[in-house]
Amino acid sequence: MKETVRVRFAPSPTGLLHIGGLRTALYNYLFAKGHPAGVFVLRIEDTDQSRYVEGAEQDIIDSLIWAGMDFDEGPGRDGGFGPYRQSERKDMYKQYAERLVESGHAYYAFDTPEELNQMRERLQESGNPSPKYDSITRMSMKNSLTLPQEEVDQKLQNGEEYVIRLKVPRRETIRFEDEIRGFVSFESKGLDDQVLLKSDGMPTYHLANVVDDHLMEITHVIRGEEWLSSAPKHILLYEYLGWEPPKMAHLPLIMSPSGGKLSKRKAESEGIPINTRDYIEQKFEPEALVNFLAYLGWSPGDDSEIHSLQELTELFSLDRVSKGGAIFNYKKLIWYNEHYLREKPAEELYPRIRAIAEEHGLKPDKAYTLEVIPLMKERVSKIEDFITQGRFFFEDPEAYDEQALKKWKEDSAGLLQDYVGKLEGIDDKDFKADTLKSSLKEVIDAHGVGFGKLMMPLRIAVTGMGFGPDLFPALELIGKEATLRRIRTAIERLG
RNA sequence: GCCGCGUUCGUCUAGGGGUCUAGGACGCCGCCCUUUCACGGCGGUAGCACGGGUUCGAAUCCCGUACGCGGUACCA
Repeated sequence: MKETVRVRFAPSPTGLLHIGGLRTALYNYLFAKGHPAGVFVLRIEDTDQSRYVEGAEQDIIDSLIWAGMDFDEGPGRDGGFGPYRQSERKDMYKQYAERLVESGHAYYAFDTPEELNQMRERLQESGNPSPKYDSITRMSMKNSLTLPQEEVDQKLQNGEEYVIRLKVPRRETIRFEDEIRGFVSFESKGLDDQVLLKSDGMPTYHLANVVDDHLMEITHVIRGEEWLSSAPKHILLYEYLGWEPPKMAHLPLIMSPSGGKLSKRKAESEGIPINTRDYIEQKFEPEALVNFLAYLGWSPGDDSEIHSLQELTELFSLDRVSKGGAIFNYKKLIWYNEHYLREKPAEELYPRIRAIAEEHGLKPDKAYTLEVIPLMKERVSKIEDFITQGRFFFEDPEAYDEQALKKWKEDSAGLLQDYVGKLEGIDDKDFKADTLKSSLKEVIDAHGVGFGKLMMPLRIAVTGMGFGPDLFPALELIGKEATLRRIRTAIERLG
């Protein structure tokens, strides 16, 4: 019988949740939910007090929930493995570090930052481009391997600052199987004696991570590729602690269109929102972001493109995750957004559109808006477009689009004037799309001009723009009174 | 520099020795629909990084090169 799958998303609360972090969370979520009784844990890795950002944890939680990825265990949701903030687990780590010292796999080090710097500079000067605190250099540093036992005890007793470092073996090949990449191996001589316990008593990521993953009975560690290089240290830690390591999967990174990790700076200069918060504020459809992100570095292997979160959980598997980095394709995201927007019924869209309208100082009527939605739906990319592009449904245009004005010709006012004459003769109850269209035809026939001659000026007068939804149904909705008022205003203003 | 990981259309990917004259999607272009724009439909554009092997046969396996990315902290 296979054990229950338990995975964790372990972000550091150093800022708003990055879009790459959201994808890591998504893959973890999909993997967990794709297994019977799989558990998705949220663990907050706040061991670096200097980088802690107030509110970051809440942002992470809000972002996950917005995306539909509710966690099973995490802060405020104890599943018997809490607490889920590493700062609250501080006392647990020290004993494991000490256990490693006792078993000879770690040691106390008393070097000051200055001494560490000196060592690095000295080594660099002698031609070593990446000086490490390792099996060779540690013998010339101040630690429990070089100092007499009495001095070490004395220092510890005096409460002098110290760190605990992992004693990485001199020559050893560390090999493990990555679920995505297959077997990966590292030589221990390339590793440094990683600090496990910092001088403030907090564990570093490496120790905390291994201890927590073990204690929380995590079965699969699914994280970004930036961790691949430190994975051998983790493997060593599991071995020295006598624990069985979880399965590991290192995800390809999300790259910027200009290359490289999608950093805040790059993303912004390339017009890509970087934080999940940005997508929430820009009112993206969460289903679109999720679908897009799922396919950024993974595919189900068939030609399908559209899947709900639920379907994705059934389809997802680690062996179908690609190995190379994936460049963020903003246009495809927009395509997904359009798709999901079109799929949603007007009733569902209405409350959100209403809220946006109110932000724009409009007070839309429900029944009326419900009729506007189908007219606009096929042409919007984001839900805000219903208002930014369809504002004319709710109020007279204040200005006319400059580009559109090029279509306003000498004879436009005269043609519109004739059209006004036709409209005045139509009863309110007969103010329908097809009647409006045939009236327009009568006018252009009388003048012997083409359809567009009157169509474009009419559109500009009523909507203020040169493009938009099917005009006659729009006029019908806007109504006789407002339509006439707008045309007259335009004739007056544009001559 | 060193270590590690990667490399199929512009982008995301399918492909795991013959069925590949390499498939799908986004984008772009064209046509149709629509007497606007868009949606939709149809079609087109464009790719196995390079060089060696292995094999009857390689996008698929091996080696090398190039390029890219990641790591190289008492940050995660």
